Amino acid sequence: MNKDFIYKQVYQDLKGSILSGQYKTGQKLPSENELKTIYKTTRVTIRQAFDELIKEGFIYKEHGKGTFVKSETRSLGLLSFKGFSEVVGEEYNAHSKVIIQPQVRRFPTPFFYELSPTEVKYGCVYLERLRFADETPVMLEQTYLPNIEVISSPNNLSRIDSLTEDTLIGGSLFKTLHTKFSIEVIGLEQAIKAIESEKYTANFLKMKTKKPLLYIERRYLTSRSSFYIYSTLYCNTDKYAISSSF
Amino acid sequence: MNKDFIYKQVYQDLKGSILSGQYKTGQKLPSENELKTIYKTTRVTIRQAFDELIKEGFIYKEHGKGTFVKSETRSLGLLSFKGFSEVVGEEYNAHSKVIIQPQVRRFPTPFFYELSPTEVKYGCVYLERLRFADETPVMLEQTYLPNIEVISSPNNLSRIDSLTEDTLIGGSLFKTLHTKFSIEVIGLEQAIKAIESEKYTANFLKMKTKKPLLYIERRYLTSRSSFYIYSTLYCNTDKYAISSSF
DNA sequence: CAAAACTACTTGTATATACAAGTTATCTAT
DNA sequence: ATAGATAACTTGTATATACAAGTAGTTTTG
Repeated sequence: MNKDFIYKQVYQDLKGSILSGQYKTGQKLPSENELKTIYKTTRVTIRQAFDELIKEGFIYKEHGKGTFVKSETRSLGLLSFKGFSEVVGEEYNAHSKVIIQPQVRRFPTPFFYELSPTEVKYGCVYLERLRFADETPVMLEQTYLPNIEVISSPNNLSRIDSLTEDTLIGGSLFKTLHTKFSIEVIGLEQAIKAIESEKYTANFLKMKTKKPLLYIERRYLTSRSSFYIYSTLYCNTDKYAISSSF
Repeated sequence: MNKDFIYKQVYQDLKGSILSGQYKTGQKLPSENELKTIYKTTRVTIRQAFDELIKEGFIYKEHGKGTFVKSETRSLGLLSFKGFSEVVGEEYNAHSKVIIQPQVRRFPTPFFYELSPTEVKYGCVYLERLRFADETPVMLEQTYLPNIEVISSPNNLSRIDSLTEDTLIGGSLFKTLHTKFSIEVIGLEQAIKAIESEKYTANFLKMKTKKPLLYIERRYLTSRSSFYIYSTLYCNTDKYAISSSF
């Protein structure tokens, strides 16, 4: 699939070998010079493949020593951009409840992220979901999807607000975006703070007001450049901490 | 300071110009060809500088269009496993103060991570550091290094507790571990919570007690398998949020 | 007038090469 | 035997160059 470029080929080969266990944790990979000979290319190209793998946390380098496989714990907990059910559902009995069904709104001002004029102009589809782990409410997520034009089917323009008409596929927003609009979430930026719970959040998360709450502002990056999804998250971390690893 | 390499120089110049507002959000940077002429270097070197700035979220590229300044987020990328000074020091005037010099202790019980019998037996070297960004105390870090045997120089066994004898190289624990024991930190696992500040933590972080505090439990992975470094972090996120991206 | 072609500019991928700097093991002189 | 030099390996930085591919504006063509 990604065979167009040499560095992508090298990248995929190495990634495959790591994931299939051919190269094990801590093991040294072939040196840049060896790989350059194998692939009949140059060190620059091999380094390009290495850079990708480093960025994704598969390998690391040590100057003068070599390049090594990182530990296989690449699961990223809730700090990753994977959907909630995808990450948490593997371990706990996780489910969500839609508090506010998708509805068209204007973006609040001020917004926690700088918006483009287009985003402001078209407004957003807003929805609010409460997340549970083992029957305990752990997270309140408020999501803003810019109401831009998307191609839902060939020669058929529509807007994100067609989301409001049906429920989320399998309870998953990401899956719905993929199926309906073939939009993929490819990354995220986030800022994390500790704040005090207020009436609204405390009520949903079954906690007292003025108690510590993990607050996260997110911007999801998608395959459709310049289409971002925004979320604010309120997490009750009393029982369930948020985890990640690199 | 980082003048040894051309790409570092370009990197610092551009970063400075962005932070000082000379290049504003969304603005187009000079093209790679223009910069290559200005700095009397090659595109490859300019691209290396750009890559760093992309990784740190200062700029982004659009194929065929150019390179642009991202919106400023003003937050600390502390969720990565890079050392504090390494991540924060590039952007802010960051420094640390050692509150408790490295000293040999037993591991507290219960400990936030399950320890191996060996780790418990040998105890740990404990140290406590307060981290500043622009003169504001933002983070209190308590670190536990298992006091295992390490090879400091050929045929010379010693323990981590030889750390207690001298100060940290360049104020950096990671650099000291690298130089003295050739131990590299290659990753981390962490759990994040929101808690209330107590007297001790509130005092150092110049905040009131019972106020929200970001609390992080960490286990750093090193190139020496089965040697982990443990840390607990208390972050005042009032002024500086913690950020990350994938 | 509108579509197509062209042009100039941008970043993306690639080759070929060189030397610097860190690591490791071996060899050598004391 | 031990310390120091050396050699062979690794990744890091750098030069010089070429063509591909995406973007945007201008010119040509129908």
